[in-house]
Amino acid sequence: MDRRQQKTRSAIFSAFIDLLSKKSYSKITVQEIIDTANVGRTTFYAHFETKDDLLKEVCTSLFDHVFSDVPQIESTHDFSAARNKTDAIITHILYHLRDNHRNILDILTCDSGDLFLKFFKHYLNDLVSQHMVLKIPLEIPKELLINHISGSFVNLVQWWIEGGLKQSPEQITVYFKTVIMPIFD
Amino acid sequence: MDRRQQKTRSAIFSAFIDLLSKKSYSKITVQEIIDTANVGRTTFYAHFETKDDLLKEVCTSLFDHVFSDVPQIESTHDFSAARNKTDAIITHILYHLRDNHRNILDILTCDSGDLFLKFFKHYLNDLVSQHMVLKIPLEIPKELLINHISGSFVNLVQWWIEGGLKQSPEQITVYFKTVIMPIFD
DNA sequence: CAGATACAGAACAAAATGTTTTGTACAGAA
DNA sequence: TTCTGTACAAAACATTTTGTTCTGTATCTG
Repeated sequence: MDRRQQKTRSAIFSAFIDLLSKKSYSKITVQEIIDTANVGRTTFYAHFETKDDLLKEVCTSLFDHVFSDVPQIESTHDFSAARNKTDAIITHILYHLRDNHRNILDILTCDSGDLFLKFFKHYLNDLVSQHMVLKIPLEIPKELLINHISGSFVNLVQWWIEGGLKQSPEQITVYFKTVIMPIFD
Repeated sequence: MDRRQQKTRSAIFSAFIDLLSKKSYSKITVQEIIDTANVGRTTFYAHFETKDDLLKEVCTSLFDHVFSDVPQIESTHDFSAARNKTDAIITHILYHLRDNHRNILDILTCDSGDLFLKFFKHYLNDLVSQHMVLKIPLEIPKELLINHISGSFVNLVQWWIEGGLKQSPEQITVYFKTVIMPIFD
């Protein structure tokens, strides 16, 4: 990919996220984005079809990054502090959200956070069905159970963020297990 | 309230909901709304400040109606089929969503359904904290527990709707209790 | 009936959208 | 380094949307 394309794409992403922390998605105009990113109008439309398209690309980019190293946790993660694989994955994601990507929290905390939480849940649905061991069969559809688990996690993260990240990732993991694990007993 | 105001307000509401079933909220313009409702531009802005304001009013109107008779359930509902008060309330809301208000399902099923699920959750948070008996204290904050319960319910309803309402309200109530009740044991 | 008000219709300025054209600067390859 | 393609800026443009302001008409309320 051309370095010029990378630069403008990155500039537009930054400008967009920057604006999202100040006002809601629906109020942001393409004009503001290109002014903030300091690129021409033509350039924006060369990269993205619409504002919605930009949003989608930003979400994909950010969450791809958060979830990218999850598969590697099995081999590289230090399991001394986490009881099992599920704990390790959950805690890892929470740390990633809190520390590595201020961007993501800016987005999840903004007025239009719901848009991103929807994406977050989609990624989690894949994660849960692929990497979590759902040991005990219940009298409910598996699909519903997966949906409930990832939905509860999104819900919890939202609560965590809105409360100002007062708890540690480990504490949040405990909370999550407290509301989820009893289902399997 | 003036009959003329009622008529226009109702016409705008209907037009808005009608449009929502055809395209996403962000794509709907005030122009389309007033054309569909067959009212003047001036009239629209006399009733609502912005499109967002209209959305908010519609949500309030619809959910107020769904939740309005919940307090009366304790005295009037037939408890023969439902085990307890919580069951009765849950089942009642599900029936209300499914049968009494095609509008609400149109809205929750549309592209912008997330907008309304957010409102739905706010109403549920109030309901849970006011009408549900959270018997057993847990090692998690009460506020978080309430959030988890209403969040899980919204999640379940969303799954129910997206699946085409294949299950009965009673069955959904069982599912809900299956994922929620074990927390208290 | 009489005054108040909700409305339609039209006109308006301002802003935003998405496209087109022309010229410039920079990338990667020979 | 030189060449060629392409990403870009700038400007102009038609179109759409927004929100306001005016005037006259219809309708409610008392």
